[in-house]
Amino acid sequence: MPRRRERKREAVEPASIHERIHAVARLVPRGRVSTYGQIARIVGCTPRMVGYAMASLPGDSDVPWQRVINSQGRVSPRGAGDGGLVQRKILEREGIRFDARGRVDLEQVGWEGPE
DNA sequence: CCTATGACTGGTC
DNA sequence: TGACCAGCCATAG
Repeated sequence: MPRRRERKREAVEPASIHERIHAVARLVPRGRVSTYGQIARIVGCTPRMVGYAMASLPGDSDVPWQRVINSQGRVSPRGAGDGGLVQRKILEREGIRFDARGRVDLEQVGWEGPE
């Protein structure tokens, strides 16, 4: 099985890739964080897609977008505004610890997946 | 239909 | 540790 990821959409898939990404993001429990790459693997798309999907989320979404960070364990810098700071703040309130470098310990608070 | 635009990742130097 | 590069794909206008 050469292909590790099926890129082709199957006929019975949910409407959009965004929808699936959002669905997976909703699975991340409070007090834990996931990464774009992790979600991408679960959904079967590229990490970039996950980032774009999150970027298009409305502010009042029910998706815990704040629990999705990059592979370095850092809050990805946004193009505009201070969204990054807000995100970090929310996470800290959920119990996530950031070190002096602004990184979280993925080994400890990283989401293991839906099981 | 075509173009611009985005919250990434892994490898290399 | 940090900077740069190439791959990658859905959405909106």
